[in-house]
Amino acid sequence: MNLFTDIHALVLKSLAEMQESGALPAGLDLSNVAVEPPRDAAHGDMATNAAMVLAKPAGFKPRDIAEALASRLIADPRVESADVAGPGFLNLRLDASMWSRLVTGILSDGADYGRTGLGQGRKVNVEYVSANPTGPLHVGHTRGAVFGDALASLLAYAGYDVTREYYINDGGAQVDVLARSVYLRYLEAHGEAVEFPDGTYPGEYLIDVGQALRDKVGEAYVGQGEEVWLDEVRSFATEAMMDLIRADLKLLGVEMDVFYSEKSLYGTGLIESAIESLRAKGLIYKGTLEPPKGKTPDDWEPREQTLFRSTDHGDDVDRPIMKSDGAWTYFAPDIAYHYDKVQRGYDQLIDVFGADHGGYVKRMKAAVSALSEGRVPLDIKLTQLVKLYKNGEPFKMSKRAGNFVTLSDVVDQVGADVTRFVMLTRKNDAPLDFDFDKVTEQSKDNPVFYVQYANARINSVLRKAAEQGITLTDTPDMTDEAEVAVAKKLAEWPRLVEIAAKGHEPHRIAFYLYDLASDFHALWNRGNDKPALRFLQDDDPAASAGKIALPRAVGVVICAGLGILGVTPVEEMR
RNA sequence: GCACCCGUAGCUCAGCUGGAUAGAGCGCUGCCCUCCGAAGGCAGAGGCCAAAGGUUCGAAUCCUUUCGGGUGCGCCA
Repeated sequence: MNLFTDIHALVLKSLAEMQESGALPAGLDLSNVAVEPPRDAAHGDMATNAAMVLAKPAGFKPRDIAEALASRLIADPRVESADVAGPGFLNLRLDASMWSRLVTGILSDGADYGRTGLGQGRKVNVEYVSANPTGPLHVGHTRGAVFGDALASLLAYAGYDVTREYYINDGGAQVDVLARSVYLRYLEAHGEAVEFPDGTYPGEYLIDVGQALRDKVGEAYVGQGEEVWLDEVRSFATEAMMDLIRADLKLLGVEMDVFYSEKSLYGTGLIESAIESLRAKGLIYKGTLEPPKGKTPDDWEPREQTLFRSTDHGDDVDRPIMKSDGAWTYFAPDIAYHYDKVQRGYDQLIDVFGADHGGYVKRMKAAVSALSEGRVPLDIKLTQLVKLYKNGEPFKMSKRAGNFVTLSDVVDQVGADVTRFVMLTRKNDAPLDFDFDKVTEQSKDNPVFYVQYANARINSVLRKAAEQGITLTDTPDMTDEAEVAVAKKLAEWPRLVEIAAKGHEPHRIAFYLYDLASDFHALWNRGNDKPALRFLQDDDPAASAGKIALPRAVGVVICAGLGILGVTPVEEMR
């Protein structure tokens, strides 16, 4: 059930007929013909730009096309009127019966209303979080986790075959630092007094890991040099950190399909073959980079390095893949990792990074473009900073992790549902203010509450209906304009899903739900003045059943939308 | 210096991949709410879409330049 695609198809069919009859030239590109909700509801239910888009290529006046098209469209029983307006818009008003048919359709589609064939089963890999395994997740990671997870769900809902993936950076120097920090906690567990020099992780979350290491190996590493324990402690500590991170993700309700280890790339030839693939394309060479202008590092001196000619694929400068001592830079395994994703047959890649990785976007896109010869698009979404507030004051907390606020701090305070919804009420590239007090406030100002409240009201109606023994019907009784307004909002849902999925913009779902809830509450409030609009009609089960169909359909869409956001719909406000 | 993101009501932000008179919440103003489905409701004021050019039937949206804010920038991942 999708009214917009139905009418869009009707418009295209009519245009094709016009081409056959000679009313329009053949061979026109119809791909830009759109059927959209008009900005102002007074203009009608839907509008099409067909006449304006086609006027120029057809060599006709927009109004002439529009009028010819209009006369064909009104022949269809679904279209009540078609009026030419403005520069050549064609405003359509649908037959009144369409709205109740829509509601019936939504109730029969259920959770599938709004699913689209947009993705056509194409394989998409969404990589998100990918935090270094050196400690618990913090608020920044939380936003990335929520965003990536909602995006993945959105794409799945839109018909893509989605893989959720986490890249474990367990191959670099930071896991050595982790190992040394855990070693200190291990010594501490043996009763030694330890200090944490700069460059180690002093967070208390490593105390348990140090004790666990002591329980496992006893005194074996005490007084020993790094060469004895570093490898063992590193993998022990990394495992422990990944357990921590998995637990954090679980708190949020995030479940990954794949955890991909950077370390697993080393010693398997994967990095080498990825680089070879680039070399075969003539994109690897030895050279010396110019110092960045305006901000030359103090210790700058020209060095010859192995470089990737990323400028051939849109980057600003070529990038080093090998250090002067012959070791890979961090970029090399990343290239190999994305090479592997391409090899695994994904049609599309998406990376969700924190905003501090902005400088990394172009080179990564260049690498994927080169590796896949332009076949596989890589979209990189950057999530901006989260600013925490409490009582309107900027807020920092350091409960267990040193000097940052952790994911579990946030979820403990406000819950996973609120965390998720609030973090999705902003575009990913806009900074987000997160106020612990406001997000849990039960008022209209709070979108989370407002949407949940709408669903709770719907469920309350359904509970009462059940108590009264009302037999539900899928044929709605809608007469008032407030009811039709809600139905029209519901009609937009499949279209909105497509727009959000195409743009990789899950925040649109959150805003839509707020709008829908708002229309629903407005209808509810009208029941105060006009008792005839109440969903439950006293002593008239049949009338009630007809009125309840619409709110049930609203409930279907709210639950579907919240499902995409990963938020549990509540059935009762407490 | 360069690159990327951002600049929309007093504040916080939407704006459907170029459409009609630019929207919402907060705040402000006014009215309603003693009993009914009010953890409120209705209405109003408030805008040179940072600025200037350009592209075209049409621009907050695309391009160029300028101003202002954020982030990043060779052997750190």
